[in-house]
Amino acid sequence: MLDIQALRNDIDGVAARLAARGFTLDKARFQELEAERKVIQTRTQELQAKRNASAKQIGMAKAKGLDTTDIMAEVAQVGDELKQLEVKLPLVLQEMDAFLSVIPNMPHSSVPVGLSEAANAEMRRVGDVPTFDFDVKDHVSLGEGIGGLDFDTAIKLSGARFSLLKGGLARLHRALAQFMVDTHADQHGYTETYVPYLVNAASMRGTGQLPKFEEDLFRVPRQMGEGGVQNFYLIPTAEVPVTNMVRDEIVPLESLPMKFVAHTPCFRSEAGSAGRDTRGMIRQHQFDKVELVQMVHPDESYAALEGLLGHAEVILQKLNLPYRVMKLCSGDMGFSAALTYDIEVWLPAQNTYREISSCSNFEAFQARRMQARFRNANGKPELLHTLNGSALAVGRTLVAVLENYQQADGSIVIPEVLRPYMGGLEKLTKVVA
RNA sequence: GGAGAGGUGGCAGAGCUGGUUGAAUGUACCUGACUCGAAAUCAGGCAUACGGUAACCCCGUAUCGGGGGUUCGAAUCCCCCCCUCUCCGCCA
Repeated sequence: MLDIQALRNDIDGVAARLAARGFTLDKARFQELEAERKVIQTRTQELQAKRNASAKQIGMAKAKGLDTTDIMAEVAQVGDELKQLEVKLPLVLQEMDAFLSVIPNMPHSSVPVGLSEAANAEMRRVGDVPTFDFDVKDHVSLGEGIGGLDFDTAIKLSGARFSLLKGGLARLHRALAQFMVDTHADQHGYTETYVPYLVNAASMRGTGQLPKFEEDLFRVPRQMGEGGVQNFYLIPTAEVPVTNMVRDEIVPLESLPMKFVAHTPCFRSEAGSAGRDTRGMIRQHQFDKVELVQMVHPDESYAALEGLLGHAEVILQKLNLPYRVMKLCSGDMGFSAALTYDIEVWLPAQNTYREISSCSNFEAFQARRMQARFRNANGKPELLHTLNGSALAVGRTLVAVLENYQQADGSIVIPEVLRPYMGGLEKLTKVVA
């Protein structure tokens, strides 16, 4: 959520910055709502003040045993108009909230302007792209070749965009996640967390998934008493539960920065991506991800973003996977982000880099929705800044390991850092089952 | 699933026969006095959001789990819901 003050004070400036990401701010609508709100709100509060004062007088008069019919008659006149306004006011405020809720964050000044990924800026490439003296296979062929990747059964169990891992591949998947969590917890100072995978609507609103992106989520209705239904949502990323830990909190200054790492499954409906990445486990309804989340002092958030990005990169470096870092352009960034770096890993079979991590600074955009604050040096509550990044998407990392570590015979060499998690195993080969 | 208790300010804890209570009191915290310093003691301060405003001053509104109702007026009365705790049953 943007600061409504920014829209009141400099709507043209805000509109210009939003235009950079292809969002057209309806200025007239805002001004109309704002004018309406102002009239109704000030009048309502004026009448409420009058009513409160009269009620107090009545109270005092009755205590003294005086007659109150005059004052009562006076208040009665306030009643009708106030009753109407008290119905209208929340409606106008809701409309304003709905209007603000679907406005994306403003890009940071360093974000390249552009409307498609073509305008993203490559920051650096790290690691050498491997060369093969045989025809490379993609992860699907490799996984099915060694007998641990079974899409047919996954389809039977659930449908398209699910996968089933077995044996060494399943263990490699688990090894990757554990290696990532351990690295961040032991070496990068993150607190490991275990969080709910089903969250309420307020949490989804806090991090920006609702109200605009409900179609991307899996909703789980839950029958409550007397016919009511309360919705749970399956988390699309650990960002949601972890970031919302500070929702409606005022944390002490000393507790910043807060750094958390969580390994969770992520669930996405992938509405609107029909036909894209249909082969393999690149784009799934369910995938695992190790997520880094930070809550920091506003002065520190951009330094923190560089740090967080570095923590994600360390994983790729330790796995010896070649990658590049992209700074997303204004039009390619997510709804809530002010600045985003994507990390793309080299996939030999696709002969290209594919996204494996996304690291963003949301500034106060999420914090404002969540009312997540800290007590600043003056003792006043102030919105904190939130950041997060994948470090990394486990499924895609598995894909990258398979493809980059493949051998001519179809076996997979296990990266050295993972061997302790694999019982010392050095290579995945075909299992006769 | 059955039975009971309860949800009030950072914490503890009054109020709940409706009225000048945004809320006693204690404690924590901040400031000042006393002290060489500390403790103790004394005095004062100490919620958040929103609006009027450019404004951390000032004024107003809202907030005592959430929503609705009764009333001139509700933390206090009524209805619905949610949550927590205790005991029993069941259970990964």
